[in-house]
Amino acid sequence: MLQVNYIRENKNLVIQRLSVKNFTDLPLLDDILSLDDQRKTLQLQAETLQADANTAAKQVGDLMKAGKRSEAETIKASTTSAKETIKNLLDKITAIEQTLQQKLVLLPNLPHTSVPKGTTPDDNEIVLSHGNQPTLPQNALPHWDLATKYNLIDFELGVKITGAGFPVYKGKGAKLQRALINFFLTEAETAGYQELMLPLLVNEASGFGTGQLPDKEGQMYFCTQDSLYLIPTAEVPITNLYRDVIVKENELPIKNCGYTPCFRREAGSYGAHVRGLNRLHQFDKVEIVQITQPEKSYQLLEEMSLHVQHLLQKLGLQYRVLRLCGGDMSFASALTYDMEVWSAAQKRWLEVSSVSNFETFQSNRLKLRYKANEGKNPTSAHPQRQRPSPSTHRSRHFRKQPNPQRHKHPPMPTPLHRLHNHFINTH
RNA sequence: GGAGAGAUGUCAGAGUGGUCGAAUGAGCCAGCUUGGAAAGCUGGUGUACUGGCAACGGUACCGAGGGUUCGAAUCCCUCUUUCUCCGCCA
Repeated sequence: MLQVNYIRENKNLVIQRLSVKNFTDLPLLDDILSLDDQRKTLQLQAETLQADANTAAKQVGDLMKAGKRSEAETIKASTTSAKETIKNLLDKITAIEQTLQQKLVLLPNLPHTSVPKGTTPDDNEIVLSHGNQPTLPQNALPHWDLATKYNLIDFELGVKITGAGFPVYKGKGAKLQRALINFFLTEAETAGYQELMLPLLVNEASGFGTGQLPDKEGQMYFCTQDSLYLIPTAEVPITNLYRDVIVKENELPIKNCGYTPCFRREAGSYGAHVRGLNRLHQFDKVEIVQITQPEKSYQLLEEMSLHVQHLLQKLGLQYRVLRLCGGDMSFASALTYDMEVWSAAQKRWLEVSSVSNFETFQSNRLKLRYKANEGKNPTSAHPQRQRPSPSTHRSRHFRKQPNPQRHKHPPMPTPLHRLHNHFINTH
């Protein structure tokens, strides 16, 4: 979610950046700004009235104490009408805020300046290629045939007990799956990530927190009796751990990883590209997530990309890295690298991993912020040491000083950058 | 599933419907002190929105949401959650 004030102060930049994502609904931006203006005006009115009412209420108390009952009654009577006005104003404000919020979440994240303009996967930029394409013998089989031939995966059994898209892994197939999960987790641990085992069902608030709700409600499995959603990715529980949290700067970067099965309804998917393991309703994924300061996030994104590449190399896979174009990247991402492996049998590139920087987009929505370490390094004359970069943060953070007689900047919570990556390890 | 007791700031923990954004203590930060430290002393120490060039203000927040009242951390209702006991069960 973008911040209204950022939009207001950088309107042209926002328009220009959004165009890279082929977003052109400019009236929406004006709507948002105008709604925010209305909100401010009404809020000021309401708060002024409330301030008066508070003063009056105090006077009543004082007068009652002093025994001046009739004067107190007079003031009482006068406040009653103001109360009604305030309530109306507050109701209006709430309605406007809801509308504003609904419109705000329609705006995608601003793409990074390095993101190429484009509309289809063909416009993605190949950053690098590694290794040579394997050549297979004439009689080579695609994985769905191999899986059957060697009794690794039984798709029909999955259909029997659940439905299509729920494969049963057997024997060495199950063992391979377990080994890959273990391999990814171990590597992540070596790279400094804390391993988490997470709930596979989440509540509605979490769904909103990471943006699956309300838009992608139809893509998630839902348990009606308890109003819980099956997670479509570990990103949901891992990220929501930090909903409404203010972390201390010395805790950064936060590095978490976790394996979970993922559940996706994949409504609308069909055809050859869903064959075998290519598109499942339940699949396994190891996710790594970092939360860090804005000025460090892009460096860490590169590190995460290298981490993934290292894994692919260890597995002896030939791969390429793509920088996704504006049209192909996700709504919330500012920059996404996709890692693709060539499937010789299917004769196409398959996405096996993806690394994204969300900048403050999700942090804003989650209300995830951090607080600078005050006084840890008092000799530092440059408070930008751990400050947000000006490009993503408003200078007003610096202006607000509740304690001006001291010459240090007070710690201000700041939205955090969140990065994540996932491995679809079933290919 | 039933019964009871809780939920207050970073933590612990007070809080007769008005003087409560909230005592006190601890922690943390800064200053004084010291050769340096500890101790001691002094001061500071939440978040969001908002007015103002600023100085400095306003509003809201005591698990969440409603209600009563001129006025709610305090009274009422609903929900969430924690603990204790009982029941049931893999």
